[in-house]
Amino acid sequence: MDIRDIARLSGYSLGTVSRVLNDHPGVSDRARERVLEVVREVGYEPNTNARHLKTRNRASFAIMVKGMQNLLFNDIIEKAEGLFAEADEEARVHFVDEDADEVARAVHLDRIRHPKGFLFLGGDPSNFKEGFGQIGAPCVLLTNTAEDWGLKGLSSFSTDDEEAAASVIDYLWECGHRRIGVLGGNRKVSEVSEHRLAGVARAFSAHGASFDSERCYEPCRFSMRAGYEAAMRLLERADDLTAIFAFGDVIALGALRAVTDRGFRVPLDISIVGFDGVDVSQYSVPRLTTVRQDTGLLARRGVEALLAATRGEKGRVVHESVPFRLLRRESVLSLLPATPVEPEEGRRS
Amino acid sequence: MDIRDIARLSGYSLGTVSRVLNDHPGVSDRARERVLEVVREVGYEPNTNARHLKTRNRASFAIMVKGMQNLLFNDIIEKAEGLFAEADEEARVHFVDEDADEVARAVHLDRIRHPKGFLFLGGDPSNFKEGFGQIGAPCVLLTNTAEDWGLKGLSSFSTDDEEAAASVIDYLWECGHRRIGVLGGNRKVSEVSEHRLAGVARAFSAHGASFDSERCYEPCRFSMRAGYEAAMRLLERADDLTAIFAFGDVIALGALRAVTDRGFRVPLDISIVGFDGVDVSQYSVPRLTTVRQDTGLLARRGVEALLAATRGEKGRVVHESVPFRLLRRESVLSLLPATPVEPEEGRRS
DNA sequence: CTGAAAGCGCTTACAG
DNA sequence: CTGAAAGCGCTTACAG
Repeated sequence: MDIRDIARLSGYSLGTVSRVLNDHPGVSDRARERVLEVVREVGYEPNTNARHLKTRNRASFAIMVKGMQNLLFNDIIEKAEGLFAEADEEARVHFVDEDADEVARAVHLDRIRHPKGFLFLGGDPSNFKEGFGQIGAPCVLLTNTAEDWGLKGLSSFSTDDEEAAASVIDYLWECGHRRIGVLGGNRKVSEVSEHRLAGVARAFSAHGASFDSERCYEPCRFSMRAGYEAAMRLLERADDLTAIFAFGDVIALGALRAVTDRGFRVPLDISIVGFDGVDVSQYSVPRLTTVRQDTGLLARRGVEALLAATRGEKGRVVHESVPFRLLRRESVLSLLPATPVEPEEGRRS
Repeated sequence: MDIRDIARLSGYSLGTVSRVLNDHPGVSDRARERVLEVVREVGYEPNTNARHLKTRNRASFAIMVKGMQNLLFNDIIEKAEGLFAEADEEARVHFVDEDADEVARAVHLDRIRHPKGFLFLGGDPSNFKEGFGQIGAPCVLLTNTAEDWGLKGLSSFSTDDEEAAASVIDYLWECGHRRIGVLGGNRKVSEVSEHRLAGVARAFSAHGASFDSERCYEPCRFSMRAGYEAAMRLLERADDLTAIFAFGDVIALGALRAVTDRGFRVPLDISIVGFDGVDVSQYSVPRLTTVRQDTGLLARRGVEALLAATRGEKGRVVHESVPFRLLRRESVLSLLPATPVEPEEGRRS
C-alpha cells in the first residue's frame, strides 16, 4: 500500500495526494476530502524512509543518556519525551554506557540518521572536546554546564553544582558535622564531581577548615552498587566520619546500605546527604536529605532551546543554571543541642 | 558526500562501491581495499533512509516498554540492548505510559518505520487482542505469558507468576504468617496480577485457608508512590496484617515506607515481600525478601526468539517460563520459635 | 569481477 | 487546482 495506490483509489494524481498528506496549500477541498477518505479507509501510512530521503528532513530528535543506572536521567527522559510529544516531535532515546563515548555515538547517529537535534543527558567534557565539532545538528546539554568548554553551538542547562554542594556542607556544618566524607563521580571524566568538590572545598574554607580530599573523598560511578562499595572503602580508611555527602541519590542509597552493614545507624551514628532528589530518595528509610535538581525545568528549558535551534532561531548559545533546593528530610542528625546555648559558636571548627 | 562521490574518488562504479559496503561477494580484493580506503578517508556513512527504502529491509528492532517507573524493565532493557548489539542489530526503546495502548503504538510504528521486530516489555491482554493482528513484524512478549491469548505469532517468555506467588505465600506461611495483605497490579488490565493472585489463593487453599481478596488485596500501579498509597489504603482497612506481599519491588519499597510511616517496624511488626528482584531491593533497609525474576535469561530468550523469527526460521510460537528464585533476605520475620516444638503444626491455620 | 540501469516510495518545482 | 516528471541515495538483477 503506497501513495500510488491512494492516487489510483482516489482518482487523483500522486502529487495531489502528497500535497494533501503534507497539508500543503493549493488543493481543492473536494480533493482533500476524497484523498483523506481513502487514506482512512485503507489505513495508509506514508513510508518515512522515502519521505526523509526526499525532504532530507531530519527524522527526529535523539536523547543521548549517559548511563542507565542514574535515576535522575529517568526523570528527565520522561519529562523531555512528554515535551517533545507536545511539540509533535518524535524523540528517540539512546542509552550509552557511563564509560562509553556519547559524542562518538552521536557523531555516528548524526551521519546515518540525521536527527533534528541532540539532547545530551550528562556528558564527558573530554569526549565533547574531541568529537563535538563533527556533529552537524543542534545540541543541548543537560545537568552539566558546558560553559567553560569553549564549544560553539552547545547550550547547557544545569544545576549550579558548586553552589549546591556548598549549601550541603553549610547545612551539615550548621548541624554540627565536621568530619564529612564525600562520595561519587570521577574527577577525571566528570566535571560535575569536580564542581561539587569545589563547592565542598569552598564551604570548608568559608568555615575556616579545609577538606582533605585525599582521605575523605572516594570517587565512584552513579549506581547503588558503586555507592555501596565506595562507602565501604571510605569507611575503611576514615571510620570517624559523622556524615557522608554523596554526589547522587543512587550513590547515597548504596552508601546508606553500606553504613548500615558496618553497624552504624543512619542518621544516629552517621548522617547521609544525597544529590538529585529522585523519587526513590523520599521512600527510603530514613528518607534521604538531598539536593533536588529541578528535572522538570531542566527538561523544559532544554527541549525549548533545542526546538528553537532547529527552527533556525539563531538564539545564541546559553549556559543557564536552574534553581535547586535542599530537601531537609530524615537522614541528617543535628549534633547540636536543640537550642544552642551560644549560637555564634556554630561557626567554630 | 554520497555513494556517488565514493565511486568517483575510488575510480570504481557505484555498484561496486555498494557491494563493498554491503560485504557482497564478487568484488576483487583490489577494488575492496581501494573503496574502503576512500570511505575511511572521507568518513563516509551510507544514508540509512535510502538503504532501507531500497532493501525494504526493516530499520531496526523496537523495544516497547510499558511504564517508565518499573525498574524491572530497566534491567531487561539494559540486557536486551546488549544482546541486540552483539548480534549487530540496532534496537530502539519506546516508552509507553503504563495506561497507554502499547499495541496501538506498535501498530503505528510498524507502519511508518517497519521495524524488524518488536520486543514487548509487559503488555495488556486487551490491547493485544484488539490490535495485535495489525502488526506485520515478528513480536515477542516478555514478563507476561501470552499462552492463553490465542494469538498467532506471539511468543512469550515469563516467570511462572502463579507458581512464584504461591511460593511466597508458602514461605510466609512457614514463617507463621496468616494475616497477609497483597498489593499491586490491576486485575482488569494485567494478567500478571491475576496470575499472582491465583497463586496466592491456591497457596492459601493448600494450607486449608482462603484468601479474602476483598479485604486483603489492594491494586495499584508499579511505582513507589502507588505502592505507598496502596499500602496506606490497605492498612486503613486491615490493620491486623502481619505481612504484606507486593507484586513488584518498587511497590514493596513504597509499602515499606508507608508501613514505617504508620509506626510499624519492618519486619518486626510487619513483614514485606516484593517481586522482581531488582537491584534496589538489595540496598533497602531492611533488604527486601523478594522473588527474583531472571532478567538476564528473559532478555536472552526473548531476543534470540525474535532474531530467529526475523531470519525466517519459522520456529513455532513458544510460551516459556524461566526459573525464578525466592530471595530470602531481611524483610520477613519468622513468627515461630527457632526450633518449632511440633513441626507438623506448621500447616495449621 | 565490474558497470549501466531500473526502481524503492516519496516530494516538489514546473507546466498547464 | 492538478498532473507529469525529476530526483532524493541507495541496492540489485542483468549484461558483459
